[in-house]
Amino acid sequence: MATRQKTSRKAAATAAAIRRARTANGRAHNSDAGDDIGLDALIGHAGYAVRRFQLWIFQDFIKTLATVDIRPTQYSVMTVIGANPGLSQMAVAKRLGIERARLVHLLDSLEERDFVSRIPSATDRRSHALHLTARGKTALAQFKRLAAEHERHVAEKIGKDNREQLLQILACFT
Amino acid sequence: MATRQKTSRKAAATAAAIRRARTANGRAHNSDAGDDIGLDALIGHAGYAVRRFQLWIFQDFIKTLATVDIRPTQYSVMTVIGANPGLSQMAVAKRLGIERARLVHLLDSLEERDFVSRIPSATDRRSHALHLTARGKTALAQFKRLAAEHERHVAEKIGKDNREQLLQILACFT
DNA sequence: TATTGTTATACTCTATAACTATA
DNA sequence: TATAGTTATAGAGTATAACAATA
Repeated sequence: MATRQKTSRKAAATAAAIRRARTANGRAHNSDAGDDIGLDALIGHAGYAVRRFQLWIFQDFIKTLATVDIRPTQYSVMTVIGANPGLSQMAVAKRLGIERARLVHLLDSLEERDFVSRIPSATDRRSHALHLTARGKTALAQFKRLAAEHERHVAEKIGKDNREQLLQILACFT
Repeated sequence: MATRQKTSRKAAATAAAIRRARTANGRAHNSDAGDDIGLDALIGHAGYAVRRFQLWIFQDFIKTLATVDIRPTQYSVMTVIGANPGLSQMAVAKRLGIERARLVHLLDSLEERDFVSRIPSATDRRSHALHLTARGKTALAQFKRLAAEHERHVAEKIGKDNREQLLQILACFT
């Protein structure tokens, strides 16, 4: 019964997310106040820095792709399907570390927008082969251009060389 | 009305979180399957690597501090209060980038456990001066030892030098 | 029996609005 | 009027459990 309301709710939520991302930028440094408040042990914790960085990076991604209304997880799903057509939902979920239950809803919304289609598997009637639609392929190409722009923002923020070092250091987590 | 159930619910949730953290370790690499599934453009995105890294790092933190039942955000709140006694809730929220509405609940649970106390401000009757209790100070010392152990896990995972480079690169986000 | 996709539920985190009591 | 703390609500994300269809 809640299913019918999804579209309008999601649209409203997305608009809110975009508003947030637009306004809540440029304060990565806590320029508001409290620069004199010490962080003590937190300074030495990689997890704290990584969390703050991730908040910034996701906000910039959402803002940069706001015109096409695509969030980081949706982008990752479409990218993997685009690069590996015919994957099952289980395979995508495992590869990206997403719960298969959650992927169901992600794919619902991408299918509603005609970016992805679930095609019955020829070999296993339980599973779906995931493909991008023609519209999805065109759209993904545009998303990739915008995502590359976002990536340039990251390079501007932390420095080009630092960004590359970071990618190298964290390569084992991809 | 939901307030009364919180304690038992939270306890159950925490137990579940600990179980998760205990079992869901060691698969940071997607060793399950799908190593032959290409990530395409995702490989070049800092945000994807950072997200995966953060998932790993938070799970290890939760696991390492499971015996004392402290999560990353609770730790950060106690650390900042410990280093800056008398801060208001607004000041802590701003410094850590937490919503003030959320900090209310975080402090509720830390106060219930007698780690933190809200003392009426002498100068502004709207605000609270936050302090660690005696018990909180002792507890925090132990949390810091465990957090340092967690930090050693990070160093083992990505390498000691890489961890230090990472901290340097992301220093502007703390 | 085990697995795929699905539905439902619960908890965490983030964001927002509105209320109160102060300032 | 504006601010500090609080309460309530909604959405995203994560984790589980349970079910039907299929293997």
